[in-house]
Amino acid sequence: MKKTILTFSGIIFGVLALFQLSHYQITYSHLYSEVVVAIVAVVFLLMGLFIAKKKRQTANEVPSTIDHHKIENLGISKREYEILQKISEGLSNKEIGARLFVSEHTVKTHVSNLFQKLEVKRRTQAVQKAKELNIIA
Amino acid sequence: MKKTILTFSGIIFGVLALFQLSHYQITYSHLYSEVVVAIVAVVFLLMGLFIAKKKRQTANEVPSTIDHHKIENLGISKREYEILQKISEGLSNKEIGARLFVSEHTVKTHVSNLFQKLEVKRRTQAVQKAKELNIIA
DNA sequence: CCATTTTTGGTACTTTCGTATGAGGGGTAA
DNA sequence: TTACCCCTCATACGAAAGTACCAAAAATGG
Repeated sequence: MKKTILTFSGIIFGVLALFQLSHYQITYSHLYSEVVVAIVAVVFLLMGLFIAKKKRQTANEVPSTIDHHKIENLGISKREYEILQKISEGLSNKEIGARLFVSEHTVKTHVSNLFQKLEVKRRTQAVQKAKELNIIA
Repeated sequence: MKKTILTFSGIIFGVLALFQLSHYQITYSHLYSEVVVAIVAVVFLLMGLFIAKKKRQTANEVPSTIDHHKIENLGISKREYEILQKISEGLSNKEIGARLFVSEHTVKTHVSNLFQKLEVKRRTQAVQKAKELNIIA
């Protein structure tokens, strides 16, 4: 919050300075009028982008930031997480095994452990829950 | 695509006109220099907001508007679509049958037909593809 | 080095999924 | 009325998925 106030104070100050500058430049010398306009344009373009970004971050919600903390919380290991991702891509156990260079048996073991940690019974449920928990995209 | 090109052409044209205007105003009359700067500022601020919005819509994703047209296009029937939704909720065929008051056999038939239309082999793939196609939330 | 966790792999079994095929009833448009 | 699609249900089979239980390398943390 403090950061936001400081940022916006800085922006307002900068904008006022810019206006003063443009006023001075345009009134007392005609040399760089296009430059002033260009600077104003760029600054306000960036401000528009910045404000839009801020608004999206605060108002809407963070669109799919993976919650690594929650993954740890659930005790999901690296390998299990990899497999979770493959499951969400719609791969079969056999295909996952082939991609990760392990046997289908191994994949099944991981999947079974994963389901216990996610408290689900099926891979479709696992995908749904994982997305709910923001642990996969 | 055509729309995007037209829009951006319009924007570029507008910007060029604005620059010409500012040049004329500032060079040949000193009356409205602040006004010109202000206009430029506002226009570019709006442009920044617009571009940010566009970027979010294209890059990130449209915030989940279901494409009913595409559902028809694929020839997916009402019942099949209902079942697709249940699948995405992680339900088994038996559970889907219970919820829709039909036998598991019927569900299987629908599921099989659905997979052909979606060109997938597994329910996890179906969910993934359906979300890609924006036909489910 | 020891304890623990992770990763790997297996057997055996049950359940669920998916396909093929057929079949009957209902609605709709040509 | 016929042709066509949708929904329903069924049998049968093969293919995945999932569970239980076990075991042994390999990595990790003290």
